[in-house]
Amino acid sequence: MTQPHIQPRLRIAPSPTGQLHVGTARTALYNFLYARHLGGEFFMRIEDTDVTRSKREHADAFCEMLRWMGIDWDGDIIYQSDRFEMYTQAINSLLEKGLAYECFETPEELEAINAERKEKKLPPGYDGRARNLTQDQIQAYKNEGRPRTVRFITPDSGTSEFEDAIRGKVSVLWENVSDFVIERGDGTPTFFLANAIDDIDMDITHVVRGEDLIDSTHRVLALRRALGNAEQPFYAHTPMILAPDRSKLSKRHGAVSLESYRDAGYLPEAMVNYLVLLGWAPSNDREIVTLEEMISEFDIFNVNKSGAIFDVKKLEWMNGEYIRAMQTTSIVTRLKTMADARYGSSYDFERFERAVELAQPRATTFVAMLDQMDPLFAQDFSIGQEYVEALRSTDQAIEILDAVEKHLTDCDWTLVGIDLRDVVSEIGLKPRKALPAVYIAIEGSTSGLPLFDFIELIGRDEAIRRMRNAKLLLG
RNA sequence: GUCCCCGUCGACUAGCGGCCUAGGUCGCCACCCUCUCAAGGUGGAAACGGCGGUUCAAAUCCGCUCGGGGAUGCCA
Repeated sequence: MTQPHIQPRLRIAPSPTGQLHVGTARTALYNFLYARHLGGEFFMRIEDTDVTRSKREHADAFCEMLRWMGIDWDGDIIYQSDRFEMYTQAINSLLEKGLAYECFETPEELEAINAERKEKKLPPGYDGRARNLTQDQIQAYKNEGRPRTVRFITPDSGTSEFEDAIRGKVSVLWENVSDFVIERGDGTPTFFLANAIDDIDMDITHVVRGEDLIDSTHRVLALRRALGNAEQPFYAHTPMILAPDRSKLSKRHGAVSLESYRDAGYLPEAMVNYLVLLGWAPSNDREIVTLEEMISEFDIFNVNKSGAIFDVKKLEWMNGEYIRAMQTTSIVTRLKTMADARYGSSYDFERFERAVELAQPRATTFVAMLDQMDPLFAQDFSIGQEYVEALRSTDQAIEILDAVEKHLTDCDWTLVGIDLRDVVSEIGLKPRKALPAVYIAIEGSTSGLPLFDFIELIGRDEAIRRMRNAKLLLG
């Protein structure tokens, strides 16, 4: 348990093998919030012991994404790949003390052992057969050129138990936990070992991590004791973030990385707000909360036990809430970079500002906002096939387009002047019946920016040109 | 197979034995507003997995059961 005289020290310990998974992002957020809530410190440790899969660029991207979320950390970033020497020393000392032993099985042999145990309905895993290898046998294996792994000896009987802030007492019978690898055949340490050592070395007092790690906690705890550290940190295992089918959220379910949401135009504030709600709720039925409010209210003991499905629809709604709450000028600033990338640098900036104003009240994401502006700025305006069909099957389409074109030719070029409601009513149609066709002609689809404003923005010549083009499509 | 964890509306959750004929939010439906689609407004449908206990009283506690998820890796 925590020592009262030590400041709380928490950490996020990602494995940099890909983009930042939303689950990891939420774990990082919970760690950060709880650390700040307790007035403690929050550290960043990159768990890159698997040298074949870990990439520095992923670690860098991870840090960048946390900053994007508004999360900062204390001290320097720790890379486990810089600390192999320390781990190797620890492994050797465990070996010397007889708390670990050398193994030489091939992957095929291990699989066979596992299959056999499964067959016999025994707990899965390694059977510990190399525990009592003689020096001669060990030498013989080495002479054969077999790679060596080191396994930690787990107890054969008894119970492992720890207190979890979210789940209460968690226990397992040791007979179900087999001896596990702490050093791989290539000499690198595994997660269990590096994780245990670093948490000790960094004086981590509170460990907040995903529920998928709950079983490994017993092994890490045993390792800590073997390493001479009897006291347990405070543990909290957070529920998983699930796909719509309640399975573990993975790439096959679509966008799972924070990068993809950032690139899709989601605001970090909305993302953070949405993520914090997956497993925790602020008081008084509030949903929209600032980071500061989260920090002051967040309590790990109030985190839910059960997994939460990631619901993009709600995220979209929340993002829209944040967009609508923003100053239009700051949206312009943030959106300009994306617009530059999309439209080059020659588009009309005043028109762009005006378009942002029109798009803001109806937007869910920045990308959706730009999509609505496409027919305004994109070089290659055209009407999609499905809308061409829709246009063709509109009653009196020709009549509508003719009347609108005629009106646009000589009306005042103001919002009031452009107003098409009287125009369509003169040919006996209600706006909701007639205007979709005009939307298609002008904006290329039936959903988009308000029509009259849009027409005013593109100007008389372009508006008339689009009306004529649309009529050509009708043949 | 073995072990661990979980179980309130379709989704996220509130609920810590009486404030519950179960509240909020997203989504859905209807209506209003309206220049299509949105946004906004109003209203609505919608849940305590099941069975047994404990108790004057159970969504809340206990047991069983069913269902779901996770771990079983020289990934973390």
